[in-house]
Amino acid sequence: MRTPAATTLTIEHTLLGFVYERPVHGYEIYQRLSAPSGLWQVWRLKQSQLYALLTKLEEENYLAATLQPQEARPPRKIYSLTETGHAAFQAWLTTPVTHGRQMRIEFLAKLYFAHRQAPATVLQLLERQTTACQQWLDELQDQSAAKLDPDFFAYAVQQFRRNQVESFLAWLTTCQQALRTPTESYKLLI
Amino acid sequence: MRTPAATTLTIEHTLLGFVYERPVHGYEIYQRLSAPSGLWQVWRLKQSQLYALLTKLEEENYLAATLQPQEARPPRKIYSLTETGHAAFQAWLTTPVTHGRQMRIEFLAKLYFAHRQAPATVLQLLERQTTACQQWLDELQDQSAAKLDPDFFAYAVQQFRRNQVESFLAWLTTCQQALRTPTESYKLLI
DNA sequence: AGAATCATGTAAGGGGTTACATGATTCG
DNA sequence: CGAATCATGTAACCCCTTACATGATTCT
Repeated sequence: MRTPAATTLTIEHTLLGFVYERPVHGYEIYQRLSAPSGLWQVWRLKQSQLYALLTKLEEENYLAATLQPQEARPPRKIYSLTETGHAAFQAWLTTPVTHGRQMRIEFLAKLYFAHRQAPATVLQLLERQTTACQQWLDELQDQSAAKLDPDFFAYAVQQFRRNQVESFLAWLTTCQQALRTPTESYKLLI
Repeated sequence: MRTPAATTLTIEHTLLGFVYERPVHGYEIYQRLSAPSGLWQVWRLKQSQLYALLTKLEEENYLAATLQPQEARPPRKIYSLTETGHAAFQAWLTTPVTHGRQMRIEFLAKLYFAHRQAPATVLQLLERQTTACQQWLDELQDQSAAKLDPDFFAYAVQQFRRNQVESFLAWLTTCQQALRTPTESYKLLI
């Protein structure tokens, strides 16, 4: 039984963001990934995996490619978004992540592209993620109410999770404030 | 070029903890993993992976196995710790994790076994991890001082990491307090 | 002429997951 | 008698990483 290529939003939809602004070839994406202040700070991937993912996204009809011959080098494969790809990226960009472990890489990647699109997009994303995190807190509350397990380990695990979610919420607020009071906030960090 | 089977402490050393207390067979480990208040709360692994890891740990000379025949069932493979295994487990148990992403599973696993060994072991582990986390904070400080990047994304990433580490520190303190004032703290959660 | 860069990949290997296989036992 | 449990695994597959391959170009 195979998973039927479900339309799940996964981390590789991130790459569509590079093609969203204008058509690009693989190596250019690699350079933009690796640029200072670039996405590599959060998501590091090797060239080979990048090419593999682009090929996969093309096969899955999110990307369309045209070959651009060069005089003395291998031809560039210029990728552009299909309609499917465009829709998938917008969906990915505006959907909050559903698990804490996705914050570290995937949510930060969303933030990266949302910030390049428009201030409204970032703020909306931050709000939606805040709502999602508050829901996680509620679920944790329910679990601990259901368990009533006076065991140190169970207690520590509960506290760890609650603590994590609360720290996400605090950080989301920090981000919102930074967007309201630009430039200044960043310098306070140092 | 292959990685020369370095003596890195990895997540699978967790399993040695089940054998540490007394010799056990694979299925018993599986049951203990799955027990309420058990380690499955932080580390879920399938039966097949469990057996694979046990085989690997045996090959790497951390575990020794003896077959215990049963009348009408397949013989049990009783694992016990070798000297290497004993030392490796103690080293694993008393060493803090080195990256934030290891807190969620690996550090909680250490906590699980440290708590079964002795109160002193847990407290020592908590202290060492606290020191390690404070060092992470210092390194983040250095990085942000070196960068001076007044970019929203870079700022958000920095803040996210700092925030994460600070939340770990707060949680470590919570655990220490819970150990000092047992039973009571757990009920406050509810 | 030699080194680094451009731009694309393939191959091999490790690790995990899902599903399947085996063969007897106890429980209802 | 049929279902669930005990106790062990194997096989196939996917994903990622490391390393290697190619062939031309610009820089020194």
